[in-house]
Amino acid sequence: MAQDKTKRPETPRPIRGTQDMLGDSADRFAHVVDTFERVRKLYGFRRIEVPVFEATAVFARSLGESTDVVAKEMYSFEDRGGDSLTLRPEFTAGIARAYITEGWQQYAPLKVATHGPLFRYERPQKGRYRQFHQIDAEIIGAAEPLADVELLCFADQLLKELGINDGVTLTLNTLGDAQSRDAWRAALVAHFEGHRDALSEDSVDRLARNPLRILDSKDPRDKAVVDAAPGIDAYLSDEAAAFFDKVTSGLDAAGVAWERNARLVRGLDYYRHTAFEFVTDRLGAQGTVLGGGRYDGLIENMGGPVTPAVGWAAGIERLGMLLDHIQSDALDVAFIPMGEAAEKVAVRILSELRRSGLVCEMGYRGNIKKRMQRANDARAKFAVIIGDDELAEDVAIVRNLQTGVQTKQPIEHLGQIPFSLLDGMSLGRAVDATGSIVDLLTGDQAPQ
RNA sequence: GCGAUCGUAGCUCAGUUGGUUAGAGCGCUGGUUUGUGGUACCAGAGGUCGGGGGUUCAAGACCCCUCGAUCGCCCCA
Repeated sequence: MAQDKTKRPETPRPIRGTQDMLGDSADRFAHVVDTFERVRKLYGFRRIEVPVFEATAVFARSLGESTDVVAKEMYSFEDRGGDSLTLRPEFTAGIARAYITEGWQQYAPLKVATHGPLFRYERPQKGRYRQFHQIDAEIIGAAEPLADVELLCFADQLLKELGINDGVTLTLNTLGDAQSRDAWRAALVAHFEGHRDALSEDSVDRLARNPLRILDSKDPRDKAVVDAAPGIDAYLSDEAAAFFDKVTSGLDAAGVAWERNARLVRGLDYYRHTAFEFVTDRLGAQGTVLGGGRYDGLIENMGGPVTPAVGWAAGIERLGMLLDHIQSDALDVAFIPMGEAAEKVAVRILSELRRSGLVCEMGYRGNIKKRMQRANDARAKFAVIIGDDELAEDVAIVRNLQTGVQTKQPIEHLGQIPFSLLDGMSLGRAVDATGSIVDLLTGDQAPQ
């Protein structure tokens, strides 16, 4: 009664930045993952699983100890033994760790793919959550530009098969090899130092912390200085230029459209050569749909052997938001038994049909009207109604829910004869027939 | 960490310059149809107006605090 309300325990709230999915959003999510799994096999990427949490050092090492990303934007905690653990904020570092500690070097060059939840301690906004999900693909132990090309073709085909390539562009850049990168970086710092007064406060800040990031500043005050900044091309070594050329000509050969974005950068030092992002303007402030690049320096940074590698990742939720329209799976047959005896018969036929691959359902409760409504809501093609009257005759009513035409059919036919043949005309019993399917037709076609 | 906007039924929302008993659509339950969905009609259930404090004869509305959400900034591995 009323006083029970005061006793009702308080329901714990969901954690900020987490999501519960049912219906449309869950269907979108599943469609992205299904498509990824299918396309990944076409490219020969092996499925792997890695832990959701690691020693904090795995991610701290890959990011460089000092960045505030490590301090402020990771979900870290101490376990009971006092060790610092972190919920994975990305896939690459954990995969790199596994590559070293599991001896996966023997499989190099190794093409792997995975998907699952990631965690970042950030304030949620459109297309950005604290627990989010990504699909991920990596090629480890391949220094060849062909690896970059294959990975990009994979990404391109995935987006096309998801039907979201419209309005999405592949933007591409090279960061060169270590020498090219360092030379360019020095030139950029010199340039920005020279125009310090013209920069926004944020960018003056970045100049000290992470000067490459000034290139993708959103502040309009920075635009002129950024536009005048030196591009990397003048600083590329011959080898680096040749590498980039092989990547772009490979994309052309494969028919993958791309645009050069000489301002596209990566903040971390282990990135080399190719950097890319598939971008859209349909997601508010979060424009990147899929991003990645070559990280030849990472595995070495983590104490492994010198190992070239390239990879990408994409947010499942973001991809899901870009999908046009997702139709949930329709039902082939809805069973509507009335009474316990009918229920038992229905359970038997239901099992047979499911084993033969039909999508079937039977509700647990409700009168016939209610169950018909449910069948209709589930977009069932057929309803099979069995009550005491039908049981007495050993028949079931098969109703086509699109046409509204229904017939009585011998129960033994269900599961043996396709529904397309049971649709609209009553069939006789096999024992009365001479062996030809035509003999089963009785001419009793009048719907109820 | 910072800024803006917003919290009213399960969902989406309305609610006048502060004024009696807080409304609609959808959904849910039941009925018209005791065994037939999609359409229609009728009825019913369902609300701590996010929470706390204040102003007032009177607060869903005004003020303060707090919690939460959304969008953006910072950051973006």
